[in-house]
Amino acid sequence: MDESKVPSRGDQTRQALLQAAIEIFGRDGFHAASTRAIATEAGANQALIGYHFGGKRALYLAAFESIAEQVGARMQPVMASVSEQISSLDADAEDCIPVSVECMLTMFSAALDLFGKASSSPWVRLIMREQMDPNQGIEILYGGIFGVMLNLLTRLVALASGGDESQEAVRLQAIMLLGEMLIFITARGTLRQHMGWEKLEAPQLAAIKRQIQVQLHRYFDLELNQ
Amino acid sequence: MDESKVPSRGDQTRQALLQAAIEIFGRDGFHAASTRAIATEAGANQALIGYHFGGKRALYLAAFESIAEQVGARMQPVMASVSEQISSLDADAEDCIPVSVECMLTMFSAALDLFGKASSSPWVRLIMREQMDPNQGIEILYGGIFGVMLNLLTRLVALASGGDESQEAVRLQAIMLLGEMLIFITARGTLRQHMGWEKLEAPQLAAIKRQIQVQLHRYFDLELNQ
DNA sequence: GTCTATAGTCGGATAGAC
DNA sequence: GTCTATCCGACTATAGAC
Repeated sequence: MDESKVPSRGDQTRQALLQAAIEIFGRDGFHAASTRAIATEAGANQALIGYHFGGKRALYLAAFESIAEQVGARMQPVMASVSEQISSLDADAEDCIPVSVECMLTMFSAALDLFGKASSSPWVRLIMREQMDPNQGIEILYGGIFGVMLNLLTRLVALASGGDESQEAVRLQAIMLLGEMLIFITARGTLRQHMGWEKLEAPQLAAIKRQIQVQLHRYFDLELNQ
Repeated sequence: MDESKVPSRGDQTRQALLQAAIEIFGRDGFHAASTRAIATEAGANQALIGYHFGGKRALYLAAFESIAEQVGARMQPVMASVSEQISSLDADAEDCIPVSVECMLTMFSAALDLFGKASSSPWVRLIMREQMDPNQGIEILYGGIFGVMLNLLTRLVALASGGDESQEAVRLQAIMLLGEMLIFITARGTLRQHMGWEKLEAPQLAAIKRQIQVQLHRYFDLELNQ
C-alpha cells in the first residue's frame, strides 16, 4: 500500500508471490494452480501464502487488484484524453467524423498495444480466463475499464454516424467494433493458424491497426489519406 | 457411432455422461470439475466414467468430439450451399459483390442461430474456455468447422473486395468480420449490460443480423435495399 | 517473517460383487 | 453394464520451532 519506503523483506516476498500468482493462475487456472507451484515460482515458502494473504483464494483476488491497478494506469490517460477531445466536439462540426474516427483508432491502438504485445505479459491470460467465470468478483475490471471503453466507443460511433448514443443500431455497432478488435486478443490460436503468425508483436500489431483503420474509414465514408 | 438402433442402456448412459460433461466442464473448467459432479448430473454412477470412456481426460475429449459432430451437422449444409454458390461465381461478374455479401450474411445468420440458442450455451462456454489452453487437443474443432468457416469467409471477402484470398489485408478483414459476430456469442454479459437485453432470442438475433447487414453493405459499398 | 512437518480433505481410479 | 467400497496421491491450511 505504501511505496515510499525501501521494500522490506516481507514486502519483497509479498511482491514475488503476487507476480508468481499472476503467472501460474493465468497459465493453469485457479483450481489447477497449486500454492506449492506458486511458492516455488516465487522462490518462497508455501506457508507464506497463508501468512501474507490468508489463503489461496485471497491471493487470487489480490492478484486481480494488482492487475486492475496496472491496466488502469495504462488505459485511463488515453480514455481521459479521448473524453476531453470529444467533449469539445460539435456534432454538426465539419471535422466531427474524422476526429471521432481518429479517437476510435487511438483507443484501439492503446488497447492492442496493452493487451496484444503483452502476450508476454501473463495477466492478459488471467483476465481472459476470468472472463467466463461469472461467479468471480472481477467486475473490478468489467465495471471498470471495459465498461468505460465501450461507453466511450458508443459515443464515438454516435458522433461519427450522426446518430444518438441511445439508438439500438449505434450501440450494436459499438459492440461490433469492439469485437473486431477483441478477437485479435482472445483468439490467438486462430490468428496464428490463419495468418501464419508465430508472434503478436510490433509488425503484426501494425498490420492489424492498419486494417482496422481501413475498415473504419470505409465504414464512415472517409478518404484514406495515410 | 451407430444411430440406426434403439439406444441400449449403455448408450443412454454414455450420452447422459457426455451431456453432463459438457455442462459441468463448461461451467467449472477441467480441473475444478469433478467426475463425481458429472456423474451426479448425469444420474449415473461415478465408476461408469472409467468404464465408458477410460477416465476423466478421455471423457473431456469425447465431449469435444460430440460438440464437433453436432455443430458440423448444423453448419455443413449451409457451408456446402455457400461453397457451391461461389464456385460458379466469376470475380468479374457484375453481381459478384452482392452475392458474396449475401453469402456472408447467410453464414453469420446460421452461426448466430446455432450458437445464440440457449440450448447451445453450454457448448459455447466449453469452447471458449478451451480457447485459451494451448495444450489441449481442440484442433478437433479448429481443424474442423471453425477452420472451414474462416476459410470460406476469407474467400468471400476476397470476392467482395476484389482482392486475393492470400492477401494479408483480406485475411485480417475476414478475422475482423468473424470477431464482429463472435462477440455477440462470447460476451453475453457485456451484451446484456450494454443493450439491456435479458435474453438472446429471435428479436435480438434479428437486430444483430440487421446491423451486420448494414455494416457489410456500407463496407462493401452496396445500396441498402431491404 | 520464515521454515518444517503434518493434519485433514478431496478426487480419480479401480477391484470385485451383482 | 452397473454398483459399492476403497485405495492412494495431491492439495490447502496450520501448528509450532526458529
